[in-house]
Formats: sequence, structure tokens, C-alpha cells
Amino acid sequence: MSVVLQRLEEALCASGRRLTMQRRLILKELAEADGHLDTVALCDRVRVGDPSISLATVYRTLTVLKELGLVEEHNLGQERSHYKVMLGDPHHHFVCLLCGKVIEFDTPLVAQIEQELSEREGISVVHTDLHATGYCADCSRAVD
Amino acid sequence: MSVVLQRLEEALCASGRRLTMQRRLILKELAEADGHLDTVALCDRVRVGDPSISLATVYRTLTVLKELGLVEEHNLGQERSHYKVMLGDPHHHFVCLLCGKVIEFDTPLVAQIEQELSEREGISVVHTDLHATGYCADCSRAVD
DNA sequence: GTCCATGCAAACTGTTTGCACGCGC
DNA sequence: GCGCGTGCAAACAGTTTGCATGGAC
Repeated sequence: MSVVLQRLEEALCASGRRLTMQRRLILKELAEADGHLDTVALCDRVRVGDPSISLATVYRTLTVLKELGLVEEHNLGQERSHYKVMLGDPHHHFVCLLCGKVIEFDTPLVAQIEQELSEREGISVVHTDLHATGYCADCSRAVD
Repeated sequence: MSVVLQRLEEALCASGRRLTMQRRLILKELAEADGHLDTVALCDRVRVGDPSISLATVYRTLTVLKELGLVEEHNLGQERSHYKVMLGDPHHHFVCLLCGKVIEFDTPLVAQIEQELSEREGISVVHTDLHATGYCADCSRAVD
């Protein structure tokens, strides 16, 4: 069992909520997903373990996880919301305007911006979210 | 008539689309709104000028404006999408978590990030939106 | 045994679309 | 006059919720 899954389960129990089989499966898939999952994709993967799990349960579990700050919801311009486990390094997103592909990246320049901003404005930056849009390599070629 | 409104109307005409009364009203409200507007707020304001304008028209017009790159859609975690006119220099936002104050800023580092990202991933970045949160100078002092 | 969590289906909300009419060009 | 743009209402998609049952504690 991965350490991420373990931490998710512990946090859920610590909040006084019950660790049901459905939640266990949902946490497992979230922990194993390396990228973002939307609600339907998550539900599909969870149903491999138990086909009777309903989409409503997935939504309710995600709501709980958001409340606990264990998971982050992103609206990247697509039809459905995407969710990602927040344990791990912060990162940013590039979304292709044509095919919707999401590329995650991180760069020390963001920290540099935060520092510059803090000094210039006398503010205290807690979190920075960078969202780039454009055309991915494949779609750039297709346009030519 | 503001220069922003004028540029919006010109851009719409230049794209070969018709400048109807409804679109005129929608562009006017978008140009006058200093902050972000969601679809319903925009429709309400437009209906002051003409109560018969439908929400569908607002959505259709916003879709056109998005296609032309005149307006940007933001999903800031709220129920509805927000839209903002994109004319003028690009800039980014810092929002104070306590008092809600918004500080607009720009930094060459963002362009640097775009370039780095383009080269590393082989992508073509069209637009980058940076959204920082934290505590403004006043609120930082209040917390101490 | 208590009561939270679930499955189901229906309700809800934001957004899109089909259609006939009307207006910009 | 042609054809895009509009209003209306219905359709749609994602998400939430009411209710009775079942399982975690």
C-alpha cells in the first residue's frame, strides 16, 4: 500500500468519518492516478473493483476530501471537473486549446515571482496558481 | 463611448459578424464592468437596456467573443463562469484572503516562464494567467 | 444499536441547441 | 432579399439531493 493512500485513509479516519469499502476504492484510485482524474474516469476505475458504486458516492467522497484539503478541484475549461491529490509538490498547468491535453509543470520562476511580489507590494503570498493555455506539440503541427 | 467598447465593436465587425443591438448592449456592459462578470450578472445588466434579451444570446455572444480572443473565461471555483475583457496589457492578480483586495501586477518573469515552457515541451503558449493568493500589507500587519 | 454512508432515481443548475421569425447588411 | 442572429423552450450534462436500506463503529 502506497504511503499516499495510507495518508489519505488516516486523514479521513482522523476526521471522524467512516472508512467504507467504497471510500477505500476511491482513495486507492486517486492515490494511484499519476495525473488528473475527472469524476467519470474516477468512477469507471472504481467500478472495476466494485461495479455497484454510484457516481453520487464518488461526488460525495470528493466533496469530503475537498473539505479536508486532501484533494484539489480544477476547472481546466473542460466539461467536467478534474481532481488531484494534493499531497506532493505544487505544480502548474498548461491546457491545449484544441485537444484539451493537460501538461503539468513546475518552475522555480514562480517562487521568484512570489518573492518579487512580496517585496514590491509588502504582501505575503500563500499560494500561486499558474494556468497557461495554447497549443500542444501535436496540435501545433496539425495547424501548420 | 469608451475606447474599449469601440475596439470590441470594431473587432466584432472585422470578423464579419453583425453588430446587433443585443451585442452592442452586451459589449457595452462588458466594457464598463471593471471587474469580472458572470453570465447571469451580465444578462441582468444587459436587460436594463432591453428586458427581452435572452440568456441564450448572452451565452452565444460570449462564445463568439471567446473565439475572437476578446474575452476570457474564468472558473474561479464558483458556480458560474466569469468573463473578463482581455483588451489592454496582460496582467495578473493577487487576491487578499482576508479583505479580498485585488492587486494587479505584471512581471517579465511570466514571459520567461512561457518561453521556458515552450522550449521544454515543444508547445505554443497563447496566454498565461497567474493567480496569487495571500495576505495584503494591511492584513499582514493586522495578523501580527 | 446508532447513525453515517450508500444506491437509486429524481431534481437542480448552468449551458447548449432546434426552430421559426426578424433584422443587419 | 439573403442569411446570420435572436427569443423561446426544450434538451443536455454535470452535480446534488431525498429516501429507504445497509454497514462501520
